[in-house]
Amino acid sequence: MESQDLRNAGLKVTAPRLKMLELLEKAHDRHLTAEAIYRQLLDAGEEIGLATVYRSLTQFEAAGLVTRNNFEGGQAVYELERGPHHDHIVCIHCGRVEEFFDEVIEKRQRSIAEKLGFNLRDHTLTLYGECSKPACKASRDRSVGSNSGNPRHAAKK
Amino acid sequence: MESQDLRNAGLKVTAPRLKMLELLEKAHDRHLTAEAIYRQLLDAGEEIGLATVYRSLTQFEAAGLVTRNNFEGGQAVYELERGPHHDHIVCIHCGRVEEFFDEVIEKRQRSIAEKLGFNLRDHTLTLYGECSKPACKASRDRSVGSNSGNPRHAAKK
DNA sequence: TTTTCATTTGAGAATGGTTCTCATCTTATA
DNA sequence: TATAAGATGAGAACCATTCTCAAATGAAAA
Repeated sequence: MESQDLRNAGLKVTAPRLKMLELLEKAHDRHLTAEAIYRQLLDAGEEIGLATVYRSLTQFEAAGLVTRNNFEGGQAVYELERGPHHDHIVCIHCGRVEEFFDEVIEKRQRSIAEKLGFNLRDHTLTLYGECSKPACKASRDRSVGSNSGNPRHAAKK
Repeated sequence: MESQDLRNAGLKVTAPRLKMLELLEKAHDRHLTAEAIYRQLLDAGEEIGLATVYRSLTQFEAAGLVTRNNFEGGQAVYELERGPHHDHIVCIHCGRVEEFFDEVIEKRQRSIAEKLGFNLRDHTLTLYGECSKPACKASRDRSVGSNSGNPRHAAKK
């Protein structure tokens, strides 16, 4: 139950927080912006403020309940922390996000950090590309050779 | 010569642009924020506006003269594009940035993208940790077990 | 050279995401 | 239930970045 998660994190159990966790749990899209969470709760008839959404997300993150990701540009997205660590690949056309985990990469990162004298604490790895949806695939071919713009900055969704 | 870079990029050769490229070339720290570039040029007696710095950096990036990186939090940092692609490791205490390149990771990324049906276009990989400077190393030990906060969000320099 | 015109510039206003402030409510504990 | 610490919503504030616009400048033509 979510109320226990909140108590464990030293947070009071309140309606807004429960609603947020519930939404993050059920949402079809696992990666949501603060704005999206706010809108969806409003639309569902909940009374909640945007400030509360941001505040709570920050607290959830500190408590390890939620992970924040800053994909290029615009807003941060939040996802419920379940299962083990993973990285992301984002479609530069439709914004679709897929997750992956690769032990070889993880291991490599550790040895690189060590070699450079760093005590590794965290990392972010995000791949950007065109996904297999017809529309996205199409623009892949269309733009061959156009070389305009940095793909990392496209699709600010 | 930098003026040729500008011409190649279809940009007019102007004093502010030349000064910026010059600074990016000579700067001791390869990774500079727009603000830092602005300040340093002002301090050097140059007449330049912050808007111009941002505008030019955007153009330089589009032209491939410069690379932008959004390390966690705050401002983007820019670095002159020389040599081949590389990723970064950032000290969460002092903000020091080191570069690295790992072909195994690169290869792995390509096959992950392929497996997921993506046409890989770009990626960002940033490691965060404590570097070997005495002060940074020290806080490494001090904070053992404190588990407070996400390392990715520390050191907003 | 001078003329011409598209570009670029600096200053400040505007923007957009996120955080802060504060007076008012709630929750958890006594 | 009384109480105090903590949480909330609304809107202001913040900060990095972008936009606007009139004035200045660079490059190509004359």
